[in-house]
Amino acid sequence: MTDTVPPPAGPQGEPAGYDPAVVERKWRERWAADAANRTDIEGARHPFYALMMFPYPSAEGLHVGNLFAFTGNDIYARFQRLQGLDVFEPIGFDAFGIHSENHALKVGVHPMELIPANIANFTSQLTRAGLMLDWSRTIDTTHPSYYKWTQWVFLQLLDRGLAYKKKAAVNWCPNDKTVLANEQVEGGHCERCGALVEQRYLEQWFFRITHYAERLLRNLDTLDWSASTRAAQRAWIGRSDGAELHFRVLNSFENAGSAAVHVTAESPAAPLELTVFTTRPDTVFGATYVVVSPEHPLLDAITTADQRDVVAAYRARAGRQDVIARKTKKEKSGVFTGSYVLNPATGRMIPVWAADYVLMEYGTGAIMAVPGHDERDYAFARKFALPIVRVVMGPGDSPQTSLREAYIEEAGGRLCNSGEFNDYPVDEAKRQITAWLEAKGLARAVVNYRLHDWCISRQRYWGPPIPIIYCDTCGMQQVPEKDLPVLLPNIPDFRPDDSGVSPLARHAEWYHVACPECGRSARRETDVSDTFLDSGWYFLRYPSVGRDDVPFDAAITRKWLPVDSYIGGNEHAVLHLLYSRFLTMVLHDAGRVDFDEPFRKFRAHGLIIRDGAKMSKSKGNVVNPDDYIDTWGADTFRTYLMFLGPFEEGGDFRDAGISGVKRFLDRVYFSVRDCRADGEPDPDVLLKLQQTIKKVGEDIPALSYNTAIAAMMEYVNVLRRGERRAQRREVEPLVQLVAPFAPHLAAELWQMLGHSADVFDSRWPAFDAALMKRNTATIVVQVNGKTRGSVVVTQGAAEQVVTAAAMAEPSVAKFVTTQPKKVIFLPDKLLNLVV
RNA sequence: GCCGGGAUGGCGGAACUGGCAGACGCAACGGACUCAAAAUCCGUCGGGGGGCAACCCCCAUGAGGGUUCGAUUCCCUCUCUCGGCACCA
Repeated sequence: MTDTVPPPAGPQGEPAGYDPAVVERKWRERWAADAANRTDIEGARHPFYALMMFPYPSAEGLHVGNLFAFTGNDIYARFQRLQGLDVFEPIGFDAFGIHSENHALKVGVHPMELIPANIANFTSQLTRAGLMLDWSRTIDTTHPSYYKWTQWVFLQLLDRGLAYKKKAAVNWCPNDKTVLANEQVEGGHCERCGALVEQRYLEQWFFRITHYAERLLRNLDTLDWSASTRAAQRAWIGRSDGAELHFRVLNSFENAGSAAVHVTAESPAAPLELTVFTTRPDTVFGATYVVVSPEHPLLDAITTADQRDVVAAYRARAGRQDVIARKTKKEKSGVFTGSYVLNPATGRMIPVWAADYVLMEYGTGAIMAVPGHDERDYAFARKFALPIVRVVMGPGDSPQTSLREAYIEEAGGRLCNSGEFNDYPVDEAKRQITAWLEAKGLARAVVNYRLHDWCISRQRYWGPPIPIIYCDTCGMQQVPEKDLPVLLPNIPDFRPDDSGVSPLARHAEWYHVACPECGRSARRETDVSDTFLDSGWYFLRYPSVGRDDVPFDAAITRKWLPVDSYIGGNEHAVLHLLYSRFLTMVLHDAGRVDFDEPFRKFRAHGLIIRDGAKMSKSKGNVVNPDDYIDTWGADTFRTYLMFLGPFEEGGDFRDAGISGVKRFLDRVYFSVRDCRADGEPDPDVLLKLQQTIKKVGEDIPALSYNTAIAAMMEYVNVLRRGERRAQRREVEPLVQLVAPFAPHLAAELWQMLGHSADVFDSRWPAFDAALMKRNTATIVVQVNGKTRGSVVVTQGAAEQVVTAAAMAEPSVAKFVTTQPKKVIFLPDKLLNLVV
C-alpha cells in the first residue's frame, strides 16, 4: 500500500515546514565526501562496536522492520559518538541460504546474478536512511573473500574434534528437498515453506554444540541480555538433573517360570540391562513397567519370539509416520515386548513395552514408567491396564488415597510405599535413593540436555562448500588452508533433486579433484554449510575486513571485541545467538580470541505491526520505507518509528501519527532559525532544558526512545509557548539532543548556528545540576492517602512547617477536622495526614 | 499443558524505588488569523454528579480479593491476549 498522507502544503504548494529532501541530500553527500562515518579502526582510542543483525538481502527490498531495528541501533551509536567514543557501526549482507536459492529458482535467475542486484538495491535504500554506517567495511557472506574464512571456521572445529559426520535420522523437507536443522522445524513443519517434514537417514555433518551445553547455560547469567532472550536459550538448552537407573532384563530361564518366553536367537548370553533416564528417581518404587522407544537398539534383543511380529509391525508403523503425528498426538499406543526387567528398588518383575511416546533422541531412549506420578505414564497405564502405585503423598493424602490422575506435584510431597524411604520429602528422596542405588551399581546421577548437536550440512547449492575431499587411498582429507576458498562453481542447473545429494555432485569438473595428500583422483564433499555458520562469526570479521591473510586480525580483535552493543530480533534468540556464542567459545578454546562471549549486551527489539495486524504481502499492509522517506524525509520517518512505541516492544504503524513528528521537527527548525543571539535566556526555559538534557541522556542508553522524543517535544512546547522567540543558548543544546534521531536536520541547524565542525563531532551537552536546583519545593498534601492539594515551601522545610502550611489550605483543612492520628512526611515531596 | 511478556481515555502510549493516573503525540471539538481554505497559534478533550461562577465532590489503570497512611506499581485468585517451548521422562 502506498496511500501515504502527503506532506502539508503551503500556499503555492510549497512545504509548510523545512524541506527534508534538500537538507538530507546535502548532508548525505557531504558525509559521503568527507567519509564522516568511516571509523579509524587502528587509531581509535575509545572503541565502541555498535552491531545490528545484518539483513538477508531479499528481492522485496528493505523492510520497515529492518529499518526500525537499524534506526534503534543507529540512535544508540550516534549517541555514543556524541559522548566522544570511536563508534563503529558496520553493515553487511547475509546472502547465502535456502531462502535466496528458493527465490532464485522461483524467478528463474541465478543467485549469482540475483544477489548482487539485491545488495545494490539494499545499499541504495540504506544510504537514504540516515544511518551512520561505515561502508568501507561491509560483508557479503557469498563473496569468496568471506566464505573462505567460513570454511576455515569449519576446519577449526574439525581440528578440535568438534565437527563429525554421522548417518542420522534427519529432518527432510520434501518440498525444499533438503535436510533441516531441528531449529528449522516448527511443529513438524518446515519453517520456510510449511511442508510436512519427513525422517530420512543420511550422512550429515554435525557440530558438537552439546559439549558446550553447560557452559552455554552457565554463562547466560553473566550476560547483559534481554530477559526473554536468555529465557529462550535456557529453555532450548533444557538442562534436566536426574539419574540413569539400570533395569536388568530377566533371561529366558527366569522368564520361563512366569510366561511362555524363549531366548531369541540373537539374545546374548550375558544379562542385558535397560538403562533409563529419569528426573524423578524418588518415584522408582512406583515404576510398574519400562518403556523403550521403537528405535531402541536393544528392542530386538529383548523381544520374545511370540511378540516378534507385533513389535516389528509396531516399529514399522512408528517409523513410517510423519514427525508431526508422532510428536503431537496425545493418544498413547504401544506393544508389549514379552520381556520383563527387575525394578532395582523393589526387586520385582515388571514388563517392558515399546511405545512411540518415548523418543530415542532424548535421554537413553528408555524410561521407567511411574503412572502414579507422570501424566503420560498414567494415560498409558490406564489404556493398557498396567498397575498404578502411589509412592508420593501430597498433604492430606494417605498411602492408600486413590489416584484419579497422576500426582505430579513435588513440593510438600512425602514418599510412601517406598520401603525404607517412606516419609522422606521428595527432594531428600531424590538424593538418597540415587545414592542408595548408586552404591549397588544400579544408578548414576546424570545431567541431560535437550540441546542436540548442530547439523550443518545442506544438500543444496547456495552455500559455502564444505572443504573436505574424499580419497580412496587416504580417506577423508581437509582442504589445506592454502587452497581455501573452495569456490562455489557457477553452474546453471542448481536445482536440488530427490537424491539426497547436493546439485554440486552433478558438476563433474568441480566434483573430481586431486587428493591433497597423494595427488590421486579424489572427490569433493558436495554438501554446503548452513547459513547459520555464515552468520555465526560475521561480527569477528567486520573490523578486519580488508585483511585477506587472516579471518580476523589479532590486535584489531583484541581492541574491538567483544561487541559492545548488539541489537536484533528475538526470532534469533536461540539459533543465531546460540551458534554465535558456541563458535566464539570454540575459537576461544582454540586460542584464537581472548573472550568466550561475543556480545556483552544484547537487546531484542519489538515488532512493528500495521493497523493492529502483522505486516504481510497477502494483507497488503506492508510499509515500504522508500515511499515514506520520499514523502516525509528520513529524519521524520526515523523519529516517527522510534516514537510509536517502546523500542523493545515494537508498535503499531499508523500513517496518521507521522505528521505530528514532522510538526515537531519543523518547530525545532523554526526555533533555531529564528532564535536571537543577543537576549538573556528565560530561567524557566533553562530549567526545563536542564531537565530535558538529563532525561534524554538517560533514556537513550535505556533504549527508551519514545519517552526521549516526548521529553524533547515538551521542551519545544515550553520554548515556543505563545509565539515566543527562543534564545540561542536555549536551542543550541536542543540541536545536539535531536541529532541522534534526526541527524540531517541537526547537522543543518548546527551549521546554521555558525559551527564549522559537524554536530557529531561535538560533545553531548552536560546538564548543570546547579541550574536544576530550586529553592522551593512543591509538596503534595494527602489526607488519608487522597490528594487534597499541594503547598510550596522552601527546600528542606521541616514537617511542622509543612503541616502548618497545609492546614492553611482550605482544600486540605476541610478534610481535617480533628487532630491527625498519624502523619507521613517525605521531605520536599509528600505529606499525608491520617485522620 | 509449561515458561515468559502484556491488558491504562476514541487511538498509540507515559508514570522514578509504592506517593498528584492519563506526560507526549494522533484524532476530535471550540477559538484567533484569513474573503475562504491550508498552514500556524491559543484553548478543551476518562466517566458521572453538583454549582450562576471561580470551582467542588464521587468513580476510574482487564475482573475479584489482600497488604499499606497511600497500589497502575507488591501478594493471591481469575479472564483475555501476544510470544516461546511442547509426549524432553
